Amino acid sequence: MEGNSGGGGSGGTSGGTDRGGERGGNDVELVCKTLQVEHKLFYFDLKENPRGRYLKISEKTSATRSTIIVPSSGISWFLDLFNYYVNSDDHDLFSKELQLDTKVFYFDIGENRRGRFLKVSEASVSRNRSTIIVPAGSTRDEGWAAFRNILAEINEASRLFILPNQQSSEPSEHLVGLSDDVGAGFISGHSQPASTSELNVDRSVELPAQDEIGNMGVSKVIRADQKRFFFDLGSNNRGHFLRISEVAGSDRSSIILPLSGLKQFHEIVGHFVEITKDRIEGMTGANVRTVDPPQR
DNA sequence: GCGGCGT
Repeated sequence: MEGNSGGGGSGGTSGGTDRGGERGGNDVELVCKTLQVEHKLFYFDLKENPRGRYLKISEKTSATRSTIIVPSSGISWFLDLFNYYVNSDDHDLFSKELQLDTKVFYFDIGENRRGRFLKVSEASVSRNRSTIIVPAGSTRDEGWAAFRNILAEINEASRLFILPNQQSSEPSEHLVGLSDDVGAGFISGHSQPASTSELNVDRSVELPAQDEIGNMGVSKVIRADQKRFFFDLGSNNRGHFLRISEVAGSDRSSIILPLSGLKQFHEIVGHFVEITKDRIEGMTGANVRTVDPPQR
């Protein structure tokens, strides 16, 4: 039906002994999966080394092999993007860009007589762009859906692997550079209706544990001129964040700030407060009040 | 039994 997935074992499914100076030869394989879509074979290898964790996705055809490397912080973004392409109506699909660390991943839809496909290419400085192409499949985008399912499994597994590593008897060579900076975001490739711009930061459907607003913390609201700004703490499967919503009339837009960025955000705001001091004196926070968080 | 990408 929709492609086989297997090979979760430890036996070197994809080549096994990489002798020679292969990059990542010493990296630990945490998860290893394969997916067949039409006549292509995709390898998913979640690997870890002292610098952190990454997902290697290879596309193998009879004569071709190409690989992209996704930093671990990007796996859930990939999952979200594949959900987007699976769930959206056929011709509402936009190109997307995903910036992660120093890399940019481009997602583009294409179509030819073989059918529709999603081209995912990785661009990084001083390396050739590499691309994989995922067939949509004939019915219900089952190729993309199968790909999405693998990503979901790996995303889940990646989370579970953190604890086993730490309980292990090995004296922690663990996750030194694993900075799961959530500071990545989608950028619409093509222009998109402004009203749906919030879609870029919202997750797609059916991800687990969408406990949007925890009962953690207190919401606050600021009135400034005709606008109101809401500050809400929330969390999702990627961690905790501060949502700042601007409401003016019936328009609302939000930014989602991962808590990892909050301190710098605060410093920068403080900077601007400092340099505009003389202009905002006397406008103290008289109209700032605390409100209860939305109940759910 | 595919074949897209890009130079």
